[in-house]
Amino acid sequence: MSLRHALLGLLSERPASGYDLLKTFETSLANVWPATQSQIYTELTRLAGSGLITVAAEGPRGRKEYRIADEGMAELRHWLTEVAPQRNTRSDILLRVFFLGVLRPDQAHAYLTELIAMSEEGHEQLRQLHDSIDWDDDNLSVYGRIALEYGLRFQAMRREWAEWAADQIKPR
Amino acid sequence: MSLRHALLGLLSERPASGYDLLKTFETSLANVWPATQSQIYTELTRLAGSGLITVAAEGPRGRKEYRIADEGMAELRHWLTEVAPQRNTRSDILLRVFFLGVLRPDQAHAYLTELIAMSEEGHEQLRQLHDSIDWDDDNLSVYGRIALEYGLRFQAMRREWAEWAADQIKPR
DNA sequence: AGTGTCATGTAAAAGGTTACATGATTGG
DNA sequence: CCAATCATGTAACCTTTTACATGACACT
Repeated sequence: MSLRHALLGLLSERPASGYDLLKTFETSLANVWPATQSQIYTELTRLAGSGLITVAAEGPRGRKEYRIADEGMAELRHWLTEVAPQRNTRSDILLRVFFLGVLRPDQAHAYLTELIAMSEEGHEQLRQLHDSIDWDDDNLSVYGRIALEYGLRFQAMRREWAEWAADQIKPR
Repeated sequence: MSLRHALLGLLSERPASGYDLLKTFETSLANVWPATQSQIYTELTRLAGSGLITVAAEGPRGRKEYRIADEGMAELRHWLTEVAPQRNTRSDILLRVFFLGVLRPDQAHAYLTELIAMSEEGHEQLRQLHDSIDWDDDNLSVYGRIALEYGLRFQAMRREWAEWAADQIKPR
């Protein structure tokens, strides 16, 4: 149930509409917590229903601007400090690695080569994202930069690992 | 729908019962694709129903040993070579980082310190797993070792990043 | 006048988690 | 004979994905 906390987190910075939040998810937050349009609107309605956020203003085209309520801030802080993060994540990229033995060695090698390329592209995309953002000193900037640094290091680590792995199976 | 491919992949090595597969998920595969008992049994029944696997033998206590069928092998190869892996994964650990600004600096710092410890523990667990496995030359060993190396590098990368990140916010 | 973007909502299906339920066999 | 382990199954619920559906406003 982290989507609700992702929304609370974004609303803790500034009020926003579902549409605004959707755009944020498509750019920055997509890398750590992808969410679809339908999911976001549904969850916002539910959050408003349970009083964690409120409709602060209504604009043209039915736009509803949500604002975080005190209860929402409390819930966000509770999640950040008390709820243990999940240890195990899913990675279908890694899952495939376990079963590369059913392929011919050249196919297995090709898969790892693809991962090298994927990691390079990912790294480059993050670099461009970093350059395109107008960083300032607010919270999302400070911690967004730290999260982005994680992404850069992650992609670099994966590229190096994939290069090493491709090398492991090439000689056979 | 990667669970079905995880099961096909394990059965491509050797026939196994739901219980056997559950044990494998609890140890080695848990790190890349956690699955529950109920999920595994349900999916096995479905896979047998669609003919991708067959019940090869029945043992004591209602044990059913499943064997992969040719159609299952074909599906597994198709997934490995043709289906594009998913780029974006979810990480509630990283998601929290974006919102650490709502906490006091010492609380944010404590969160990152916790991540350092978590990464060290994860690294140590994988090291022990590596030592406890009786590695041989079969496919799962070769590629399992490569996957495990990924895990070790990942935990090391995360530890270093968390140390760097904790350092970033300490001076404020 | 028409296109693109802004803007929201809902329904169905698939995937995943938690909990309940049951019973056979083995080893001490 | 008792406990641990082996062994399977199902139901309810929550989360996520995909698809459908609608319309207002701004700009050219």
